[in-house]
Amino acid sequence: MKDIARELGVSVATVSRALSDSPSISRERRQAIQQFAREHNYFPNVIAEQLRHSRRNPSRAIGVIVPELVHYYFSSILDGIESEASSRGYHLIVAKSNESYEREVQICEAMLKNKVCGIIVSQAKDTERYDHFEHLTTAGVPLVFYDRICPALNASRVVVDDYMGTMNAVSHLIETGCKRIAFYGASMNMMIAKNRFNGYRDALYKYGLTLDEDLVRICDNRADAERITPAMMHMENRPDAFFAVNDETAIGILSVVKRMGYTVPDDVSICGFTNGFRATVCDPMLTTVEQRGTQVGKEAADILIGLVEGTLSPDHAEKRIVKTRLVIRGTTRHP
Amino acid sequence: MKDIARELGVSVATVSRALSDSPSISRERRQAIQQFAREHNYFPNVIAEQLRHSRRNPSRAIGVIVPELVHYYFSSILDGIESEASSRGYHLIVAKSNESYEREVQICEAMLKNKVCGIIVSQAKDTERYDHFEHLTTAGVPLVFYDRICPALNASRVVVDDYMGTMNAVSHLIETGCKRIAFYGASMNMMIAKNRFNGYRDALYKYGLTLDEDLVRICDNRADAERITPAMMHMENRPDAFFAVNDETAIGILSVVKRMGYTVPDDVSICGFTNGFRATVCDPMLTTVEQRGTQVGKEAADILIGLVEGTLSPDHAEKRIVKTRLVIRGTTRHP
DNA sequence: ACGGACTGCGCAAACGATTGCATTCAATTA
DNA sequence: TAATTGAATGCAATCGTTTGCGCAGTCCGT
Repeated sequence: MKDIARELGVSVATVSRALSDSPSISRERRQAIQQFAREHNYFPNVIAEQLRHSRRNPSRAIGVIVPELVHYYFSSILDGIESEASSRGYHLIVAKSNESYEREVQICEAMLKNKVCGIIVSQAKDTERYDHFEHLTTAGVPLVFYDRICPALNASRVVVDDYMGTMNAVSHLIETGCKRIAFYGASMNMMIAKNRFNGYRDALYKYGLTLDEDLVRICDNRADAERITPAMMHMENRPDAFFAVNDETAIGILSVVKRMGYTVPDDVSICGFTNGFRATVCDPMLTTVEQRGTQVGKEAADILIGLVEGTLSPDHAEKRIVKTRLVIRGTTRHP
Repeated sequence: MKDIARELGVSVATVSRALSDSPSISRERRQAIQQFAREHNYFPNVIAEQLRHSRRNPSRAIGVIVPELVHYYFSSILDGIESEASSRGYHLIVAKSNESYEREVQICEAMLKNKVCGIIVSQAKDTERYDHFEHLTTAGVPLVFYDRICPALNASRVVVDDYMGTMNAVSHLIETGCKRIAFYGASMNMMIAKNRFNGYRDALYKYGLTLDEDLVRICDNRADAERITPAMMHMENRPDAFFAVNDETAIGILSVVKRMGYTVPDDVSICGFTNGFRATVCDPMLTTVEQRGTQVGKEAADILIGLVEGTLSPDHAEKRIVKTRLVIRGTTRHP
C-alpha cells in the first residue's frame, strides 16, 4: 500500500479507502488505484488486518480437535466440517489429541494463542477435567462438542442418535428371529456407550425379551472381540446374534464365528455401528448403523459459525442430534 | 502489556524485555514483571508478534492440501504430518481440494494470504496447470509434494517406492506359482500409475514371463473392478493372479472371483496396494503392499520444516522415497 | 574532578492496515 | 462578497509487540 501510495502520489489512507471502494474517494482515483493494485498483484496482509480488527472481528480460523485421524468416523466428521467451513469462508486448524488429556490441554492453549474464532472438539478418552474447556469459554471462544460430549459442561454439541440407532438395530435383529442378542459396548463412562446400551435394553423390553447380563460385555475393538467371542459361543445357551458398538468389533465377531463353523446370518446374526469402509468388505457384508459422520461435521461447523457470527446465542447451548439409518446387509436375515 | 506497565510503573518496552528475559533489565524488576504477568495470566498476542516479525520470521502454520479426507492413505499421511509438525512446534491448516483444480487454486491463494510458512500438497487428479504452485514458490513459500507429485516442477517431494513395491509384489506372485498375472492400474498420466506399471513389467521380465496387453487394464476402484473382472475370468486363457493398484480394487476382484466359485488363493491369487483397514477385513485377508502413509507424512513435514528453518536449501529439491513392505496374507499362496 | 564504561530503563519508530477528524479547495448560496 | 456547503484527500492515532538508540545515573581509574 505504501508503494502504491508513493507511485500514485497519494496517501496510504486514500489507497486503503480506494481499495475498500469507499465513496469518499473520487471515481477516477479509486479506479486508478484499484487497477494499479491489481496489476501489481497486491493483496492485503491478513495479519495486519487482523491486528487492526482484533477488537471487533474474530479471525476466520476454526480449531478442530480430533482424538485420532486414521479413523473412519473421525475422518468423515473432519470432512463434513471442512466442507461446511470452507464453503462459508472459514479455514481449519486441525490437531489430534492422541486420546491424551495433556495434549488436549496444550492444543487448547495453542489454539487460544493463535486466535481461532472457535473450537470444535471431541474429548480424548482420558479427559476427566474440564478447566481447559471452561477456560476457553470464559476467554470468549465458542466451543462445540461432537461425538464424545462433555456432560458436565452445558456446551453446544452434536451427536448421533445412539439410542434410537441401537434400538432400531436390535429391533431388526429381534424381528428377524433372534432371541438371545449379545451386546458388546464400550466402557460406560462415555455417554455414547450408555445411550447405546439403553437402546439395546429398551428394544429387548419392547419385545418382551429379558436382559441377560451374561450377554453384555465391554468390548470395543477387534482384538478383544476375537478373544472373548469363542467363550460366548461355547455357553450352554449361546447367543444367536451380536450387536457391536462399532464395525471393527463386529468384524472381529464375524471372523470368529465363521472360523468356528457357524453360518452368518443363519446361525448367528451380527450388527455393527458406523458403516465405514469395513462394512462392505467383509463376507457377508455387514449390517450396521450408518453414523453419518459427514452430517455430524457439517452440523457442528454450522453451530460454531452461527455462534461466531452471532446468529446463535452463546447463552443457549445448541444441541443437535443426527438421525442414524440402519443399513441391512448380509450379516442379518432380511425381514 | 500496557496494563502491566501502568500497574508496575514502568514502560511497555521494559515489560516486553522483562518478559523475554532480557539481561538488560534488572533481575528484581524482571521477576516482578514476570510474576505479575503470570498472576494475571497474560499471554502475548500472536497476531501482533507476527506482524512485528513478518519481515524476518515465518509463521508456524503449515498448509496441508489433501485431495480427499475420507481415505485411508490420505488420513495416514495427514496423521504423519500432524505428529511431526506438532512435535516440532508447528500447527496445521488443512484443506481438501475435492480433486478439483479450481478449488486447489483457491486454497493456494487463501493459504498464501493467511501466511502459512509452507505448503504440503498432493495434487488434485484434474490439475494440469501449475501456475498456482509456481506462484507460491516465487512468493517464497516452500512447497513439498507427496503421493501425487508434479513432474513438471522440480520441487521437493516424498513418494512411496511404487516401482519396487510393485516389483516385489509381482515377484511374490510369480514365485508362488502364478504365470498369468493381470494388472489393474490407474490412468497413466499420474506418476504413481506409471511407476507401478513399470514395476509390474520388470518383474515379469525378470522371471522371463511375457507381458500380455490383454491382462493390463485401467481400473482403480471397486465398482469398475466388479464390472470388468468377470470378463477377464471368462477369457480362454484366464489370469491366475491379479495385482491391483489399491486395496479397494483388489477387494472388488476378490468378491467377484469368490462369487464365481473360484478359490482364493489356489485358483486365483490377489494382491493389493495400501494395506488399509480393508486388508484385514476381507476373507481371506488381503496380501498387499504396505504404503506407510504415516511415514510419508512425517518425511514431508520434515522436509518442509527443514526448508522453513533453513537447514535445507530451497534451491535443491529434496526427493525422498519411502520403502514399501509386502504384507503377505491369505489372498496369495505362501512361498 | 573529569572522562569513560557500564547498568537500567524509556522514547519512539516500526510491522501493515483502518478510520475519525481536520483540512483543502471549489462550487453554491445568501 | 462573504459565508456555507460538500467533495476529496491527508494526518495521525490505533491494534499489541519489538528493538535501536539515547539518556540518566553509578562506579571506577587517573
